[in-house]
Amino acid sequence: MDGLREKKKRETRIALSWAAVRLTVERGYQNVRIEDIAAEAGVSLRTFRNYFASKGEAIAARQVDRIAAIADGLRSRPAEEPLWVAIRAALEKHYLLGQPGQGTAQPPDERWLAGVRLMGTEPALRGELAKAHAQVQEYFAQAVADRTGATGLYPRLVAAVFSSTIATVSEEWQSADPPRPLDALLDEALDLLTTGLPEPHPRT
Amino acid sequence: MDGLREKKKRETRIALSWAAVRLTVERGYQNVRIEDIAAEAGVSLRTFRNYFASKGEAIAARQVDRIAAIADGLRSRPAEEPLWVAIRAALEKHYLLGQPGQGTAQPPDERWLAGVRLMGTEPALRGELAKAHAQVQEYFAQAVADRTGATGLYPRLVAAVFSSTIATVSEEWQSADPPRPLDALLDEALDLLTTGLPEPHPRT
DNA sequence: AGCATCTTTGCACTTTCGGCAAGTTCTGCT
DNA sequence: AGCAGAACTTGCCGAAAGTGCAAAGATGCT
Repeated sequence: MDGLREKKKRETRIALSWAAVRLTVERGYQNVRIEDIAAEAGVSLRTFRNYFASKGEAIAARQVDRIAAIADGLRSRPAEEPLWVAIRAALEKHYLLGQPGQGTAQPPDERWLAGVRLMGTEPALRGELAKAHAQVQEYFAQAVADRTGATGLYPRLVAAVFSSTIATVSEEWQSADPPRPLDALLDEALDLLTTGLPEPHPRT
Repeated sequence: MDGLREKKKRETRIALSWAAVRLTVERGYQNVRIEDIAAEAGVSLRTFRNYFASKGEAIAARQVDRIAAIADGLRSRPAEEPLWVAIRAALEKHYLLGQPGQGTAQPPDERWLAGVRLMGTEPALRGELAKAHAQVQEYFAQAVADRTGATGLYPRLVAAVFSSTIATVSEEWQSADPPRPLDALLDEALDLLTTGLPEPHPRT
């Protein structure tokens, strides 16, 4: 038990964040004032500001929490498991929510899809997402450090590469023409990473 | 020749950006108003706004331009050269300015160092830098796409991984204790990347 | 020189941002 | 229970940021 206070805080944070996503999807990024978001979540404007520094941060928070969940997932994998196997497993559980391709019984989370789509739609949000990712990197890096016992460059690099991979895969997923399933893109990206990003088509 | 108009614009942009870095180093991020930056560069506040959306963007611009230069450098490498060799070469030329370890005769660029240090010092700027990096990624990805002929995920992934690597190396360079030379960190990072980020210390 | 085009600038206005203090809700302890 | 203190919310206020518009100033072209 985390206490009522903690619980309420978490709920408020999440409510604000979803409200931000919902309103932005409906009206577009520029046409939402943070005042509207606060109202939608039933708190004062000033309280919104106690939780988030900006509209963008509130929207990106959903994605940030997801990455944090992946980091936590990573910690809960068996210690003998090789790092990248564990990362893939954590991703499968917390990132590929209800995506086709595996036997997951999880229902697709429409709200999450809306959020991801938003990031690709509003150019202003791409930057915000990157900013937000930077904030969780440290958290993820710590999970990697604890698991591998490595210090210095390695955990940070893995965290940085990992989060930029997530971002890229999400983007590509939306813009790929013809469309490709998210899990296939993710697999491709991870395969590329773990084989050293080999150059394709070694020129003639 | 780009014409006087273009030239002046470039100069103004750079002047504003350096002014932002200088003042922020001197006074701290919170104690610099964009009005001050504009004054320092000799233009009106309104003109600052025509160039940058925020203080952070102005500061990060120096780093962005550097990454763009690396992308251009990549284009100018011989086409037969393998991608990662070309990337290393471009980095050596445009990133490791005057760093010890090679026979470069280039003088270290103090202003650049100040800028990089700033990014690590002011937490608020880490996010801004990430945002800025997101903006050049497309440009870098295009260079990779042109060189390799690849489309889809690969160029974007390389660009994303590359830019997050730069950021991580810069960070580690500042926080490493004991200090390590920038070029050594960069080499280590690139070696890790091109060998698939193998897990160190395969557990017991 | 003279006209078209782009850039800079000032001005008015809305929104964001952050500190402060009062009011309200939780927590821990007796 | 009941109470003291910590934590959270909120309104208010001033400073700063951000935006649209039109006049004034530069530049490019013929």
